[in-house]
Formats: sequence, structure tokens, C-alpha cells
Amino acid sequence: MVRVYYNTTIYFRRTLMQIIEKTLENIFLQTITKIYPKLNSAEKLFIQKTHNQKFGDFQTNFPMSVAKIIQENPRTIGQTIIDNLETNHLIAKCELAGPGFINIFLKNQFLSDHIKQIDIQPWDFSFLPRAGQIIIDYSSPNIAKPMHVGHLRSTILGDTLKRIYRYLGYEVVGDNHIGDWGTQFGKLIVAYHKWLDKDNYKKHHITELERIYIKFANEAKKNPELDDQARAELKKLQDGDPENTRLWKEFVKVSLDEYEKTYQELDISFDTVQGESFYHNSMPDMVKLLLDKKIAQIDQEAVVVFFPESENLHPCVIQKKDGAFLYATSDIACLNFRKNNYKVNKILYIVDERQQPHFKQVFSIIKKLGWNLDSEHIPFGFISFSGAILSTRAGNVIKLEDLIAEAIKRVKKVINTKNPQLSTEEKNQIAHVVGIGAIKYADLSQNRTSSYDFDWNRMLAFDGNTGPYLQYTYARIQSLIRKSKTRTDFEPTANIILDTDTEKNLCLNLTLFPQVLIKTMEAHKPNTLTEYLFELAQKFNTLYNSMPIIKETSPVFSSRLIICQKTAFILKTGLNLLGINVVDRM
RNA sequence: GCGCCCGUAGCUCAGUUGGAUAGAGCAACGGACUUCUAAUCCGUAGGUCAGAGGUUCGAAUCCUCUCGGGCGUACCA
Repeated sequence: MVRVYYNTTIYFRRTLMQIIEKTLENIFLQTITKIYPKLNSAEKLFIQKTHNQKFGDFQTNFPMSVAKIIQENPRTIGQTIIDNLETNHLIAKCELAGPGFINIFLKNQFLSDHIKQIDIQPWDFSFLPRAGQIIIDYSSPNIAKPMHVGHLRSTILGDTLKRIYRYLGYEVVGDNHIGDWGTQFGKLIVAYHKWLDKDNYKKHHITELERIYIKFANEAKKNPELDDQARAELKKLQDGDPENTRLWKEFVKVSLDEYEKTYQELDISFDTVQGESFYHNSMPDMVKLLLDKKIAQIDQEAVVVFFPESENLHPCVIQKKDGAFLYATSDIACLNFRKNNYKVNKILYIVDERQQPHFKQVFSIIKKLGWNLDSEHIPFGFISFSGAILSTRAGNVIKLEDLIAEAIKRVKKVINTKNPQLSTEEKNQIAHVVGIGAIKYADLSQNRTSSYDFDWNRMLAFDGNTGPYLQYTYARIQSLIRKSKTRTDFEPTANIILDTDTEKNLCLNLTLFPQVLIKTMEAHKPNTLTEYLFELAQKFNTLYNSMPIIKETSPVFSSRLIICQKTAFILKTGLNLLGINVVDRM
């Protein structure tokens, strides 16, 4: 690390690793602006990894993408660019290929030097628009209901995005927007007085609250009068009735305590927990504001926002005829709060795809208000079970705590056959890390937009493209590193030998990590990252199975061990960004 | 009815400025452990990218239509 002190502004600057794709883009851009000064198409320039070694290491299709604008043959453009490229320290040669691809071959020396810097210097992400804060709304369980696999996606998606944004240098606020206000509390209060089993409640708060909630739903079908009672209790709560307020606070507290256990098991944390109730007091102001600005109007005794036909949205009720507020109202109030209390870069809502119309409505309303907030709904497909939608009331949920327990149980079984000599304590620790890893990876490796049917064997698989596979690869490397500790012939600064396709492939893959992170962040799709890590692990395992590492002597031994260290670093860093930990043996 | 999402190998799915021969995992079949952890690796087989048209140098990707599936459709969240 090099520290440079300046006179005017006192700060230190570390030497940062440049991202290869960006460096190449800069080199090409220099040449392109020189040859085609009028061409304002820098955004069309993308350098990407080739999918086949015969096409070089990286490539660009820039000539084809601008051929029409320049009105020249793409091959001519490509050749002109290649001929005018200034010599530099990273490109060995460029080839024109096919209809107008430019294939780029890197210098081995550059690649070797570059890889050696991995885990020594951090990458330079300073070109990203990082001003302000990224606010991420995720997890958001409903009070008094157990967290089930349906909450998994929002929770770990949000957590992963939070980690990735932070790693890229953004300031992030993770907000658990809990469902702690609304109609279910009227029902719960009625059910609490009628059916609560106090012993059960003491033993397991949420299980009992869930039971009486389901009972209420069933009883109300037979006896609609219960719904009226629930509405009355809700009204009392909203009007500040002391007894109902006390009960409500109790429900919230016991629920949060319970969720906290699951969050700890999953290694999930939040920066703020501000549920719907937090915004309750400001909701009347929101309604008034929208009425004053003539954005909302009174229709059939309710306060409603209508949208132009082109937006294809249903009217949005922001206050019911009985005076109660709704989900949309609280989201508007929440946005108002964020506008006033944060310097917003972007707001992300990690909520399932069925709520897409709701967010369109809310975003349309704040646009009418002239609030300049970059808000984005990050939708994901929902999880069903045997084709049915998971629902607390229907009672077909799989609780997160049960899923976690089953995962740990299954991992233990494998450890006992593979590594029975490990201590019980270590077995437990490994089982926990690997079990959680399997669950998180199973979900994150799926494209978030697709819905899927929950399947125990699929979610808890340990072979193939799974979390345990990546953790296993990491553990294998750690084993090599342990065994190399006593070696005296290790040269940490040795050149990396890139003579075989196996070694070169793996090394090239190592360099892609920072760009993959950017891509993952931009599309908000963690499966981009899982896919990359899986490929990296596969390439490592190919090397591991086809060539000796610690059985070699230096310089080959040193070169391969350095590759191992760097691979382990990327695997660990990548897995940690997915919220998955690693173990040194398993 | 209208709106949104989806249809890719036997199964589950990747595939985001439109790029070269559409890829993985699982399952199947054949092979590699007295050798750095076989939760691994190597190989074989498997495709009308739902169908039809269009846009162009080039389409799984963009546009139109048809068929099939899921979800949503103002006073729940």
C-alpha cells in the first residue's frame, strides 16, 4: 500500500487496482476519439470476455455497432482502430475477426502482475455514481406471523444487494419495513381475548398468535360479526386506547424478538427497523397534501388518486371511507420521510412481483408531487408449495426455522460420513455454515424474477451448482495452503505461469470479479454473481484434478499456490457478498 | 375483458448494449480415489429456444399475431 500525502487536502490514497475491462475501454476510447472525433458513441463501446479462447481473451463488437453511423464497413473500421492503437502494457495483440469483432490478447506478464495484486490492492470503483445513500427496503415480515420460506427471498436478496452496494463503496441503509400496523391487529386482539392459550403463548409466542389468527379467520367465515368486532378493536387501537396499544406493542415486541433469532442464524442485520406504524401520524398530512394539490379527489366517500389512461393503472385509494389509511398511504408517507431525512441516491424495494401495480401507483403519485426520488421496485417471483401459494391462514407454510434445522441436520449427516474424526463442536459449526450456505445459494442462484415451487431436496442439495460445492472448493484450497505452511521454497512474488489452458482459463476468470459485481448490482441479480463463482470453482477443480500443486517444486509450485490463494480470496469475498460464510475444512 | 410476468435438453434452470458453434446442474450411460478432501473431475448422449411472420450483416434476445401457463385486477398488505 502506498500512502500519498498532499499539502492542501490531507488524505491518503491507496493504490487501487484498475478493472481490466475499464482499462481496455479507456485505451480503445482514446484511439476512437482520435480517429472519429465527431462520433459521440462512447456508450456503444463495451469490452467483454470472450467465450472461446480462439477469439482471444477479451473482445469488442464496437465496429459493428457503429458501422451504420459512420457509414463504413465494420471490418474497415475495426482494422483502422487496430492500426492506430497505441502500444501499451497490457495488450499483446489485437485481431480483426468475423464480420467485425476485435479480439484482444493480453500480455502474459500483465496478467501475471495483475493477478498478484488481487487481495493486496482493492479495486477502483470510484467511477460509480456513489453520492448519497442507497436505501433498501427488504424482509418486511408481518407481525404475529412466523417467517416462512416466502420471506426468504426478500430477506436474502436485500441483504445481498446491501452487501454488494457497500463493497462497491456506496453508503447503504438497510430498512426492515415491518408490517406492524393494519387490520390484522383488530383480529388478533379479538382472538387474543377469546381463544388465547396462555401456557402455549408463554412457550412460543408467535406459534400461539398464529394459531389464534388462523382460528379467527376460520371462525369469521361462519360468523361475520367477528369482523365487525375486529374493526371496532382496530379503531380503538388507532384512537390510542391504552389497553389495545399495550397489546399491540406486546405483539410487535415478541414478534421482533423471535425474528431476531432467525436473522441471527441467517447473519442478517438492518440499519433501521421502521414499520408502517412509524409513518402513521404523518398519513393525514399526506392525504391533505394530495387533496390540496388536486392529485387526489373524493370518490364514493373515499380519497382516491386517478391515473391517466396511458398509465394503465387502477385508481389508488389512499383513505378508506371509514377514515382508515392504506398500504399506499404509508408508502407515500415513508417516501416523504426519506426525502426529508436522507440524501437519497436510490431507493430499492425488494418485494414480490405481485405488488408491481402497487409500486407503479405509488411512484406515479410521487412523480405528480414533483418529488425527485429515484425509486425502484425490485420484484421477485414468489415461492409456492405443491403448486399452492403459501399462506399463513391456509396453514401450508414452511417456517424458516424448520428449514434451517433440516438443512443443518442433513449437512451433519454428510459430515459424519466424510469427516467423522472432526470434533463435535467443529461439526456443529460447519453444519451451520454449510446448511445456511445451501439455503441462501439455492435461492440466490435462481434468477430472481422466476417463481418456483419449494422443494426440500432441491433447496438442500449439496452437489453440483450449490453453496456447499463452492464452500468445498474453498476448503480444499485451505487444505493445500495448510500443507504448504512448512515449505521453504515458496516465492510469494513468483511469476504466474500461464502455459496451459487450464491455468490461463482460471486466471482470466479471476480478473472478471469486479466487473461481475458491477453487473450484479446494476441488474440487481445475484445469480449473475453465483454463476460467476460457480464457473470459477469449476475451473479451479479442473486444475486441481488435472495437475499437481504442492507436489511440484518452485517456480511451478509457487505459481500454482498463488493462483490457489487468489481463487480462495475471490471465492470467499464473493460468497460473503452473498451472505454465505466459508469454513477451512468440511 | 384489461394489465404484468413467463414458455430454452427427460427434470430444474442460466443466457441485459442483438454477436461467432444456445450453456449449466440434476437424472442416464462410460471412466478416474494405495496419490494435494471423490460434497470432486473427465467423457458420451440429449435442442424446431412454444408456433408463425417481421426488423438486419446477424435474433433465444427487438416488433406483431397465435397457442399454452402463472399472477394481478380501487376502500387487504
